[in-house]
Amino acid sequence: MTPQELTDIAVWADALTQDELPQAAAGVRMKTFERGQHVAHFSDYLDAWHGVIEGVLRVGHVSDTGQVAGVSAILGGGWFGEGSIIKDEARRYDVVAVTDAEVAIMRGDTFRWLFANSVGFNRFLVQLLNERLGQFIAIVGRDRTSSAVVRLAHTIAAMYNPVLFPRTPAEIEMPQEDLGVFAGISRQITNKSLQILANDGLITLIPTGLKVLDIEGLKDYGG
DNA sequence: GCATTAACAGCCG
DNA sequence: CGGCTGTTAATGC
Repeated sequence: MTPQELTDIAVWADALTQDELPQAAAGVRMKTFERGQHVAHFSDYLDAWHGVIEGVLRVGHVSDTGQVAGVSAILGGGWFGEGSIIKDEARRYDVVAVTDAEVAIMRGDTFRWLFANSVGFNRFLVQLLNERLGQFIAIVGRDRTSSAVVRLAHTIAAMYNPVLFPRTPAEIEMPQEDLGVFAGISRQITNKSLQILANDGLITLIPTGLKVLDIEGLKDYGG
């Protein structure tokens, strides 16, 4: 793709020099996935770095009983998969499109070239990893004690982390069942909790999704 | 009480 | 029909 196209879809493109930008852009292409399609399978050897341009992906792994565990969402502007490239190993998770999604794919050698040469790119990676770590620590801290509504509110708020997902739209298209998986609660309680949050004026419900009205309110919900 | 699963009817493409 | 939504009943921690 062209440097301009890359700048339009990736915030980290701004951190590259004039020399680096065309190199990066040349190694990135777009691909669309339909709801339910796998972007990456567990144990796949995928030599690529992925960015979500539109839609929602779910990363996690599936147990033998079909239960999904250890999941997190990736949405607008979120990039992932650098661990497998840097460590040169197979994927440790399944990545599935929860909604129809548009995904940018960077070739592994392009990633490694930026990793070896671009100061700005590495700064972005450090910031990305740091933010992701903070998000997981926050989950561990609140998971045991909090109620379903609070968990759901924080789960939704986390989808608007400006570093991890700088382009998440106000309206998120996502079935309540998948939202429940991200929050770690059942579909029925997800439905009830969504109605409570809507009653509080933090969100409104739309067909197959929700519209966020008050991100700060969700973040601070329940304490 | 609160959450989970199972099962239901209603809605919509 | 098939997927999503909203609700209720039965059960468990």
